[in-house]
Amino acid sequence: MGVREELSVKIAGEIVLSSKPAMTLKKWREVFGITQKELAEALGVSTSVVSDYESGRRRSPGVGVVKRIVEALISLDEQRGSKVLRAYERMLGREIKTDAILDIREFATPMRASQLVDIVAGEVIANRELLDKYIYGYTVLDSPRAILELSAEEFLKIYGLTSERALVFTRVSSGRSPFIAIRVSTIKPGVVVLHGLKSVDALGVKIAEKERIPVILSHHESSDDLIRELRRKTS
Amino acid sequence: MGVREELSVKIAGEIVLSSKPAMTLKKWREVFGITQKELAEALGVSTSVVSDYESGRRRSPGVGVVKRIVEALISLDEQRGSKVLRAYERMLGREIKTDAILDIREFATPMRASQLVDIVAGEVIANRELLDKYIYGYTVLDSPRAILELSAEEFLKIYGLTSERALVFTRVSSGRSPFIAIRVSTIKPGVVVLHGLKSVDALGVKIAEKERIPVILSHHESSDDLIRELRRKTS
DNA sequence: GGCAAAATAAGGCAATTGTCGTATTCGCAT
DNA sequence: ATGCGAATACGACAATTGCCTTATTTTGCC
Repeated sequence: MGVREELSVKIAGEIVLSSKPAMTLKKWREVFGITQKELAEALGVSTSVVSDYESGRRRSPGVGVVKRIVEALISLDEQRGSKVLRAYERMLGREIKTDAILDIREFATPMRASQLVDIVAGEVIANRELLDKYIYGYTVLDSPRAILELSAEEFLKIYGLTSERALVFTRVSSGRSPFIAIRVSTIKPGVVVLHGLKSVDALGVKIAEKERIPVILSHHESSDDLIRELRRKTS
Repeated sequence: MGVREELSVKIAGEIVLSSKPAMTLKKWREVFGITQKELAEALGVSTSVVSDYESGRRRSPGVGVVKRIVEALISLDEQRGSKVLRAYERMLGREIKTDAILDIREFATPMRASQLVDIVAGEVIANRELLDKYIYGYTVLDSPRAILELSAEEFLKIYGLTSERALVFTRVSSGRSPFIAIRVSTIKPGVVVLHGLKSVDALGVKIAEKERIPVILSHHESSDDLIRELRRKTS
């Protein structure tokens, strides 16, 4: 079974088993960066049909539609250079040789950035008004190690399937370098969580504001607690 | 994501993407060794409902039913000691340390043993009348190596998710030892394919008849050809 | 060869899907 | 503010599902 089929099966399976198939459907379209209109065209139906599915008006769509949708997503992705497929392939190189990535996962259903605040026992220190956006996964990094050890390709890996995710930095000292790293990188996370420091470097906050990335300071006892809670609460 | 969820997703995804969801549904119930009646009871519906789904009377069942079915299969399996789940877990120990297993896979939709005859360019040398049974996957072994190298646990691994599969032995000399191995093993394949010999040892045939296992002699040029054809024709 | 158990077939009907078209609302760059 | 593409909302309705019951057929099995 090739990567293409593997990813298809994963998407289809996730949709079926989801407690909210509609949301999961939507999540995947968004992961692929495709508009409802484009998808509708690919399927040969009107856009309201796609909306109906994604809003849950059809509680239990048939496997036929789901199949057509999954196939359309994958094939649209292919027409545009297989970006998502490649990202998935990248992710499969699972045996993370470095210890810098402490945890990485994709959510089955997207989650609002604001929900993260509770999960990480957090305090918002920048861009609170942007916390209503959806995120699709998270990556927990050992900050000093990440900066020392990660190669360019590995840096891509931390973004998993989508960059609309939380980047969680642990063992942070002043909180400046994470933002420098983000600043110079072409691909940005949806939200940043910092752990292990008391107050944040002013320049860091300035960068975050400029980049319009919400920043949350986690007050969990240890980074292990933080990771455990993330795992537990994101099922 | 635990193994349980991973397997659920795989099953659900496979059903949705299958060109014949009905058949795939049925395949999985059979892999779990559950009768329609038991499944129907677990679902709280009458048995004809299950039959309708498996016979394809409902062309595109909703994701709701599929979800309920997948969950029922998994939870029935649990009630009976998680046999299938364990088998799947075993399979995941993927990094086959031995070179004795040349290939192993599960079909998306079951296949009649008789269809294999063409695929392996084969000649039936025992139990032709039993070739109408369904098989669910295959395992290709390097016969001498398998006998020398495989440990007891690894021997289990060759059976993948289900023992209703083809066991393909390559580099066979007389064709006796494979059958001795099968004879003493508690778990038996649905069909045996031999490759690399001209005629079969009489005792081997005798055992096969006793065990009621059809035996096919493959006439492909090389074992690589054999494996390539298997991969290609079982999509 | 003849039983049970397992599976399939078929008709029936209310509930739901699959689709459209059109009317609104949202999100955001000007 | 304004304008525009993206997304939602919703009424309508034929087609299909989801489920039941009651036969009938197939499949092991002693």
